[in-house]
Amino acid sequence: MARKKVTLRYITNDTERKASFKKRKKGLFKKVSELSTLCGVDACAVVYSEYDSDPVVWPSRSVAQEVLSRFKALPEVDRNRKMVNQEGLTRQWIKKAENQLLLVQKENKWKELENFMFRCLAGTASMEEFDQRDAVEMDSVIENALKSVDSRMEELQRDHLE
Amino acid sequence: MARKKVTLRYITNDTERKASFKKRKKGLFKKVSELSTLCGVDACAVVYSEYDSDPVVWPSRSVAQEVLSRFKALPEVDRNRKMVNQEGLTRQWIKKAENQLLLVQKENKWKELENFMFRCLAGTASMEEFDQRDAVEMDSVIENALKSVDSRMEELQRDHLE
DNA sequence: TATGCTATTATTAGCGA
DNA sequence: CTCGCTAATAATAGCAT
Repeated sequence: MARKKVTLRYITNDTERKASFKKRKKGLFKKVSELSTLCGVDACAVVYSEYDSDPVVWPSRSVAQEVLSRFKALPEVDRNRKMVNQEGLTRQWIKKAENQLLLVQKENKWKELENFMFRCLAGTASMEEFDQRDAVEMDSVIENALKSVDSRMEELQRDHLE
Repeated sequence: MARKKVTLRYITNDTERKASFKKRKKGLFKKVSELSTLCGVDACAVVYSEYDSDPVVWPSRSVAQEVLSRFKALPEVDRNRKMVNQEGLTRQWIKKAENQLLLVQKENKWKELENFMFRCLAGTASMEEFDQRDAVEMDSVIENALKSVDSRMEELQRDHLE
């Protein structure tokens, strides 16, 4: 990138890592924003980190709401006309929204399973819960949980060597 | 960017837009991947576009699964030892997974509401459904739906002028 | 530790095939 | 239309405060 070519590896130095994170998170959100604007697509990015107390999401709800308050300020009749004129496009949007919903629901189920898996590792999950799970989906969740263990182990080993 | 400074505006030329989309989507996912690796954070990006039949998500499940199959190949005892050694960290992971679950659940509810809103615009939603909704959350969903209408209108007007 | 500055690498717009 | 190339802009690592 800059004064030196970057090595794609976890930055162990706290100060360095935080600085890099701040710069790169900003850059990432800018990229999402640009892709969205230039190509007219829906795109979002979520960053979950120790540096932000809450997960950071782009686009932000608050910005979207602010932009939209302009529309709300229009007289109700104008608003209705606009909506009526859009009937053809509305069908597309419905399909789109349905697909997005499906995606998030899948993600949700997957996260639930992951959460359950972690509690399994900690021995705090009950078997009644387990019986309710879909065995096929559990398989990928277990793999992911094991991956987390694996990569964390590697990280610890690297840190130990330094 | 390259041979010319880019103007941050929807690219109306289909060929140009698709080319730009392809390059930038690739770049975006690379950035997400780098942020994740360098700073050790969980990050994901979702791109929903007319160019891909399904929404494209980074990181992909299939890649994660492939990487993990290596772990699965280890004898079961080694796997158990690794997991037992990780008990302290497991608590952290549980907390993390719980937070992520919460985030996805929120997103899910929001998408459900958005979906409902679109069907309202199309006149295919029933009032029984509406009564079940939280009025406070509906407000932001309505604003978002109106925003979509608004920006699409602007886009159509621009295209019409050219 | 956080911020501002640039040298340097990374990304990509426009074009030729 | 798509791919590969490369000039040119954009992102950012390392350093100075």
